[in-house]
Amino acid sequence: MEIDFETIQKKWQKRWEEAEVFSADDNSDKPKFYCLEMFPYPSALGLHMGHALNYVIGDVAARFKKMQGFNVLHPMGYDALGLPAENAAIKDGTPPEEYTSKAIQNYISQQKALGISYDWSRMISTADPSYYKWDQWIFLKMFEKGLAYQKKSPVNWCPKCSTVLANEQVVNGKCWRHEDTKVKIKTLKQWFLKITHYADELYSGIDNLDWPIKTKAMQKNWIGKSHGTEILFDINGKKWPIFTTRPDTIFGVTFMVISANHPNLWDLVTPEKKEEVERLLEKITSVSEKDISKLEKEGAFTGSYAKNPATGEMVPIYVGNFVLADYGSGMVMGVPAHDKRDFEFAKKYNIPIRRVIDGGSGEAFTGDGILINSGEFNGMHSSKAKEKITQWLSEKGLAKKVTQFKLRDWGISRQRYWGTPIPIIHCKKCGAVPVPEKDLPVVLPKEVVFGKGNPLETTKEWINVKCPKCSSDAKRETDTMDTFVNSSWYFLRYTDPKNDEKIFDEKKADYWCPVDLYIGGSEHACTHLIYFRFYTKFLRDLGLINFDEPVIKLFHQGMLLGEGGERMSKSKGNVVEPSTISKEYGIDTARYFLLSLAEPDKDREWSKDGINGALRFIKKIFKTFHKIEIGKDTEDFKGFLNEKISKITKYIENFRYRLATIELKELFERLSAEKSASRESLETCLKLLCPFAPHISEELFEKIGNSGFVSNSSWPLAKKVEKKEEKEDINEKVQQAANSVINALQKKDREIKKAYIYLIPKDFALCQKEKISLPVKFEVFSTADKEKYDPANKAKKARPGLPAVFVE
RNA sequence: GAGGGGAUGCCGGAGUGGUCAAACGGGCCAGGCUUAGGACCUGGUGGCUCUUGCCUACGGGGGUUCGAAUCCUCCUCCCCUCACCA
Repeated sequence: MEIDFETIQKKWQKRWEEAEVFSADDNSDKPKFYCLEMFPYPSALGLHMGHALNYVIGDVAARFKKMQGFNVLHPMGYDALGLPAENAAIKDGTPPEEYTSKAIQNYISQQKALGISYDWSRMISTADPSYYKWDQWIFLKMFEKGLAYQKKSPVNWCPKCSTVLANEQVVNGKCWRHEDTKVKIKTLKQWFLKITHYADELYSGIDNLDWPIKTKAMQKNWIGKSHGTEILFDINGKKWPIFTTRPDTIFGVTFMVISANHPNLWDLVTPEKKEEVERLLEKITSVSEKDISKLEKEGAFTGSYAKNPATGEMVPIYVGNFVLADYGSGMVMGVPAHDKRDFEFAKKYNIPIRRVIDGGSGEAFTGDGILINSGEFNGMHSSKAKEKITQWLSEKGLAKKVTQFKLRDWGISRQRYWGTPIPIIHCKKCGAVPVPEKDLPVVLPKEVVFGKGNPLETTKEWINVKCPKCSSDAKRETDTMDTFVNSSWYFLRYTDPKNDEKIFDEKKADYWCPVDLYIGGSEHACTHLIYFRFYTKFLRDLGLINFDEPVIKLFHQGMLLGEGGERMSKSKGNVVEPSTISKEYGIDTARYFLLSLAEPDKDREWSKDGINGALRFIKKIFKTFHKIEIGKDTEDFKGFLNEKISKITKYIENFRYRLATIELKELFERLSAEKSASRESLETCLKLLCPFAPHISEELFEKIGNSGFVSNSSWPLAKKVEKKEEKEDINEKVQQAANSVINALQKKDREIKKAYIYLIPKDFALCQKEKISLPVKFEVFSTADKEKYDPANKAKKARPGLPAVFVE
């Protein structure tokens, strides 16, 4: 049997669009459901089957929820600013705007062909000035609150991108986009967003998120909260703060190490040691070419000494390559007896090692223990000593308890054209002056020259402006924003995408948000997904929204690998194009197949044999609907269908789509063996199929005489099993469980006089003793019965629907 | 080094105390249909007996239990993320 998939698909896609079946209603009494897939960067390459998978996973949830009676918001948009468009401009002269809008058009038509239930009327593009205007607006608000600021700082610079990279965009010292390009360190004046202002809240909020455990762990790790003590060391009459989590080891400090990148390093280097330190710094930068993790510790004496506030001892200060400049205070106290790194360093430079914690043996003992050689604190346990020593020093004004984070402020400056212009004007008199709100958006100039650094710098008519404050000659900021800025709040714009008065209407945002289900790759765990949360908290503090987290449930889709198990890529020639597959097999076949391969969060492999199997199934459905008589159901089939309804519903709710596809297969397999079935049952089958294979569901729904959309119909409810049946069910279970225990024991030749059966109170109430027959005498108890006979304490093993049994 | 996740038949992967030799795919085998088939249909797919039955199996050891793939414990191995965070 041949099915004209193309015709069927186009027909229903057109009808859905004309009838606005998937438009989200801003005013509805229904409960809302906001389903969002991470919006794509529209590359000219278009999308392959792997991208399709992502959208199909979301679509199943959105369609399912809609049929369940939810008012569903399921939008799509494009993260359109960014490097590839600019690189295309440099390479073949296509203006970024043209490149982007072409790519977007291509994406839209490809996504429509997948039959995804988007509300296209809400489409957004971040390259649209009406969108990035609000990026600028948020920036101004942050500037106003002191959360956007400039500082000179060493930044990661990719020579290929010729721009700054965020820490998260540096992978093993290489650029995330150019695996072969080493990131260089440059010192530039950059714009930062003070995400650290929210570090504590970002950290503690993680626990309450319904997100994958792994992702939560990664974020916690990234934010890296740790508690410790900041101790002041006297160096040349000045107080230098040192962060430590082990104040209990203060008596074991025999040296200090300052980071080679510390901004105030040279304050400590004495003239005699200058040369030596310089030599070391040179060596460090050349050595850093190698694998950083295997670097040996290196250092040099600065010539200065620090006074240990606990002992009054003078200890030498070294400069070292293993101390991070931007964590803690950029300088550490060296306790070689109780820290592995300090131990290594001390051994190498013959620094004394003094044990102050009793325990362990051999090299550095890093555990907790009893203090020794620690003056009045001897005999105290580490855990207590941490408190006491901190207290003792703080009474002298030399220490305080502090919390440290690994999280750094977010550097958003990019020396690139195709990004959101930072709305700042630099004036010689007034400094950095914000562009007045009424002048937003600051629109990117169109006539620019690519290829020589940042094109904005050479566009004189754009750069040169008057200062908004004093009207003297001034220049625009030429840095643009990291594209992650654009994606940090887009979920809110979907709730009110066309508003040109405000960033969004508070009421609408309040109704739709937060996002109920967010689907996207786990690679964003420490980038987008942290910025997303940061922006949400900031906008909340502005009073625009009244929730704390953008996303309730987060889901990471698995990857689709090419046939043979390798990543799909053009160079490997294993890319599967949805349009090709759609013509040959039908897009519903592909949707069903993708989801039947593995659970949504697992990786899967494309296979020719596999899609053929799926096609067989789809054809079978068609055949069945062609030959089956619309009439009556058999009792058996009714029961079977009922069971499938409840299973499929449960599986979709729990994101076990693969198991749902298996149940569907069994259902239609069974249906194909029936001579006749009721119209209602046939409709039910199609409703269950609809989220997975919407086009053919619509087609067959129409064929059996419906004029509406199955997509608009309501999800079937499994009929509850009758009370009476539930009773019988319990009786049966009790009998079965008791029998299996008795049998097992009798086989072992154990003599059984009597069986005691324990049921949870609910089951006990349902159970009818008189209907149970066992080969031995027996008694039934409720687990709640305090008087019950239970010498082996078996009753606690009873579970709902499952009795516990004791025999003697 | 720190954190997270895993280990089931030829393969992918269900299953979380009895109904498990283990769903469902894929592969493979046999038969049917066919001029032929990579198309379709049916059955089989740990071992021995081949009907009932028995043995061996869910990474390895130990334990709890009348009973464990499923619970506890130790071990081994694999994957992912961060990585000298003081």
